[in-house]
Amino acid sequence: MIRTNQDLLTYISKLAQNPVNLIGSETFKAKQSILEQHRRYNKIFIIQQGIVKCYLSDENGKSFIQEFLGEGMEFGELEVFDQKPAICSVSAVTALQTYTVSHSVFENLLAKDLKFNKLIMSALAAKIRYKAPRHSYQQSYPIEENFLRLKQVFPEIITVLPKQDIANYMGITTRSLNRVLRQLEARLE
Amino acid sequence: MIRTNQDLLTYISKLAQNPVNLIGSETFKAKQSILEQHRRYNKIFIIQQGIVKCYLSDENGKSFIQEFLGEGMEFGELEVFDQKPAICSVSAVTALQTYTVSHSVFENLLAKDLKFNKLIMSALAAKIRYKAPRHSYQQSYPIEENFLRLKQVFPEIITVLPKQDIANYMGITTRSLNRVLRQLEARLE
DNA sequence: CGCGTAATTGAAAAGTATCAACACTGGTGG
DNA sequence: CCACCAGTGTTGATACTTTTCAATTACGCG
Repeated sequence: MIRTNQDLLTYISKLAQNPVNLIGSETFKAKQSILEQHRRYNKIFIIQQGIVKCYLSDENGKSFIQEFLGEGMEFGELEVFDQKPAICSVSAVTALQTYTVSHSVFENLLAKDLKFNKLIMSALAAKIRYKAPRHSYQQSYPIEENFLRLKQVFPEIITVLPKQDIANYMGITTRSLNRVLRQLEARLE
Repeated sequence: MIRTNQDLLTYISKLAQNPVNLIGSETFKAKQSILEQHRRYNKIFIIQQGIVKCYLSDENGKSFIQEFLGEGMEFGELEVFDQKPAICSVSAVTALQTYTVSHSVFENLLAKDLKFNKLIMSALAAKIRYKAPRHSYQQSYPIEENFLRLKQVFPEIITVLPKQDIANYMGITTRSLNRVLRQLEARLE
């Protein structure tokens, strides 16, 4: 559920050691907003340490969490390929440290560094591969089953993430989440 | 809703004209199955003409349509990057003509042909960009609103696609789809 | 201590699925 | 030419799930 990409992290770390590559870094506090939907940015981020959430929010104030990203995951990269504004808002869940790469440097790396190119290509593919079954599951199964599936891949979920985030990730209300949690507890007695 | 990619189609058409590039082609009849979930394949497809549906099916026989792909859209490409079996089943909705590129040729093109590389990278980015709001909308809004949105981008939807496909795309039952259609009609009188 | 944010819960309303019966259509074989 | 069949579409009744709304409690922090 919180996704990582060690290969990319290792590689970008190496690149960052050489100042020639123009790779920057930034830090953010927990809850700080990093990207906002519909706005334009000129750099991409790769997470060095920490967790972010990517989410869409609509007119009614509802928000839907697309994914949680951890070490080695990149974000803000889609905007390089199509010159459109950001689709997602991104904000830090924990304290966060990132590498940053400007669009121009990023494009240059993609063109000149075949290994980097492959890593990014794979990272994009992984994002697609991840989304497909998630959307399908969430629509096809009852909440309880979806929650249990979550808990299986991320047992500490309840203690680490606020209920509201969990609900937004599952696409439900906190009321529904609470009901399910209660029923699960009741069944254990 | 039925997505296309003219840039990629134009480019692959040019490449295919030169036999050196080893680009093949295949045709399928409507309703024919092309890829099956969980199986491995060694080539990717780019649609020359026609429409396919990509879908996941589960143990209970339910199936969920991820997306409809039209001219210039590629599929079967994710498996090149991570050596995993297919996530989606793909089958032809209409009669279909495709270009085919073996994994090895595809990798070679990615490495040697920067323009092709960029086109594929953009195509992957577009797939991610497309999925995000769709998942969000479908979970956050009532069926009626989602249907109207669909009809807006694809007015002929009801005449072109079977109800079952529409329902599977929306993640609902045909019963619910029918109820909404009826209510919408009733409101017009 | 007191404030704001997050969490909890019940009751009612809205939305959706399930199930089962029936209608329509195009094609096939007698 | 008709009878039948399979696939697709339609509909009502009912049960279930989820949201909405509103009230209350718990918690962390300056």
